[in-house]
Amino acid sequence: MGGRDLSVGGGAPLDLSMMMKNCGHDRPLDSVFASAPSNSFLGPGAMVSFGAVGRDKGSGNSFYRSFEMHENGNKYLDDYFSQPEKKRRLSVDQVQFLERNFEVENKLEPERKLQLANELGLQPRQIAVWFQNRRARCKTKHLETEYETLHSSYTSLKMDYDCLLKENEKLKAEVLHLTHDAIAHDVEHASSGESDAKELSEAMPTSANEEHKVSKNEEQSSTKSDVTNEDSPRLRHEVHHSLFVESGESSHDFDPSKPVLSLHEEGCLNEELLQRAYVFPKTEDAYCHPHATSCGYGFSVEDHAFNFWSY
DNA sequence: TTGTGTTTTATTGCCTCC
DNA sequence: GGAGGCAATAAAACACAA
Repeated sequence: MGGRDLSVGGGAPLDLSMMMKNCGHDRPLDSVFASAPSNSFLGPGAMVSFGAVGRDKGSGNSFYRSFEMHENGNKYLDDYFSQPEKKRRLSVDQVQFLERNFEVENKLEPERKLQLANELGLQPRQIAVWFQNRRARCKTKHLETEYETLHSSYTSLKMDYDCLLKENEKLKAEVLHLTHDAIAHDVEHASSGESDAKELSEAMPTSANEEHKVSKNEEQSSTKSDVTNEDSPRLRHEVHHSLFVESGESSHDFDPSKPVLSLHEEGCLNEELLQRAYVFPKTEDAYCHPHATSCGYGFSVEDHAFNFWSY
């Protein structure tokens, strides 16, 4: 034991069970202890420590003083004090009393400590230790509750997250399916004749400075040109782009740097036409979305519905 | 009865505050 | 430097299943 430990000892350890048998008591000195203090808290289980008085020198304990006054010289007392330290639990009453005090204030002023020690017939050090351990238990309990709260919160968020994940996958699949349908539909139309391509070509601007002109055209007949409806290659490209490029996801079967392959490879539309298609300006008529951006076509980057997460 | 896990009491060492 | 708090730990007491 260290510097604080001023336990009484030095003698040869005694066999308590032997003492019990000799004394006729379950606990050799309990009967003596129980009658010693003047308070009602010292039950048979009251713990008496013979060490750990280093911090409470001179703080005195009525029980001990009383005990020493009346029983000093007793053989059993000498034997009991010379045995190695033995832990004994506090009685239920003592613990309840301490609990009530702990609820009032979980810290212990020296005066209060002495008062409690006197009332319970314990050493002030024992009171201090009890409060210290009680604070530790309290802290552990608090941490456990905090953990449970955080854990349930996490579980709830995780469930929401999983639901959104599924929803996201579902929507992605749906968009992909619709995009493929649209491409197929476009191929069909493109192969039906050059007249359509011509018409398309006329409807499309060749550069950004033609925006105004096109916008005008669109104002006049926004429904006439099929490049302004949802079947347009450009729209499909942008949808695809917004799906696979803006999300940071690699496009496995679609290269955004190239035009729509099926149209291009089949030669149904000339390259110029396709190139023009990519500089085709957005118009509100065509895409009608308050969040339309230069690259989003209604699918704002901030729009979580289309801002696909990469996991 | 015994082995094992949990709770309670107590100690030790370090740290902070006055 | 002493007092007191705290974390880590030891060890006794206790609970309980096999």
